[in-house]
Amino acid sequence: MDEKHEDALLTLQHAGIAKTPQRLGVLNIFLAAKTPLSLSTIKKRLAAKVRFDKVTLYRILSLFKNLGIIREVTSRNGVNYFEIATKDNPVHPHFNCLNCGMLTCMEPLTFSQSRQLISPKEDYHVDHIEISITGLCAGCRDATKLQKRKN
Amino acid sequence: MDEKHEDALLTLQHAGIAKTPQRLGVLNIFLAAKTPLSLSTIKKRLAAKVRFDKVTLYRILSLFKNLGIIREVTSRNGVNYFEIATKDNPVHPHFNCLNCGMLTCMEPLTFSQSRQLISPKEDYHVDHIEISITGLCAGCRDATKLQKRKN
DNA sequence: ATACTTATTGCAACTTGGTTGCATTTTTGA
DNA sequence: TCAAAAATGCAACCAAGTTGCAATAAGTAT
Repeated sequence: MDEKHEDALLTLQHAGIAKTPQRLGVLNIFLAAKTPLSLSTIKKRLAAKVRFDKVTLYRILSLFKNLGIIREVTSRNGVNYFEIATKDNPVHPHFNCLNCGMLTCMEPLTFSQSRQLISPKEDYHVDHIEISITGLCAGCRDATKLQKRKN
Repeated sequence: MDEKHEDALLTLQHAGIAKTPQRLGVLNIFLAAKTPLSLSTIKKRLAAKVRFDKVTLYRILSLFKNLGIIREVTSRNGVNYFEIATKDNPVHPHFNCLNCGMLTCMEPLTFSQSRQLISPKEDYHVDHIEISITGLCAGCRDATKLQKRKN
């Protein structure tokens, strides 16, 4: 009946993890979303459907991220966003509104094209373009044991 | 004597804002920094020199940002970083280590060049490249009164 | 279906990051 | 030097995120 629910079930099965209502709920929200979602948004949408605790949500998101089911999207204002990471949703840039905070997805593009593509056609007022590159620095890559350090 | 202290004084004078020890302290930390700084790092370095409250730090950073003295640097892990925004420090990409969290500055580059430039030469293990574009979406740009909304 | 093992969730408590209102202190400029 | 304006400090608060552990639900073999 609900083909998206089917998708969610298959995803969990393929990942080899337990099919709990909470995980299915989170997955269905991602499958239905058209933009990356913040934690609070997921929380709100989930609350209507399944009983859950915020700790569970953090753990599910962390798990999905490690399994490559979802990917994290960098944003301003220190809020983390996530989006589904399927083949038909490859990595792409996002537009981040500084006022309402909304993230919208943009077509994959090269940086040299970006200014032309976004500014007039997409009807955004572009304030700032930034390239963010993540990975491991030399020190952390060489360390045999990767110890978490936050600053 | 201390030429950086002179720079800091001139910056505040040029911006037309009061020259307080807290602001000078923050500014001097930025002038001496080689990488973008997180709030907790600034807090630590500042604590040794000037009496200050965390609220003051937030207000100073917000003020400096609005005046264009510093700029915000997007990072993973929901931590905000800042760097000095002088003419000889133009906007540039950053490398964000997923393990230790450190942000390091990279030379300005076009996206088409990026993979060649960073991966072998700079000795980083690149995991993810993301373009982050910020500004105002159509709705927020057209709204006469910009009301803050967070989600 | 049942019982058992393992995985997952919920709860409580806590840390950190960030904000607001207001009284106190410091700068500024006459 | 002194009043007005600006900036800081304090207290209290809210939201985000984490940890340990007990309770519960899912998977699995019988």
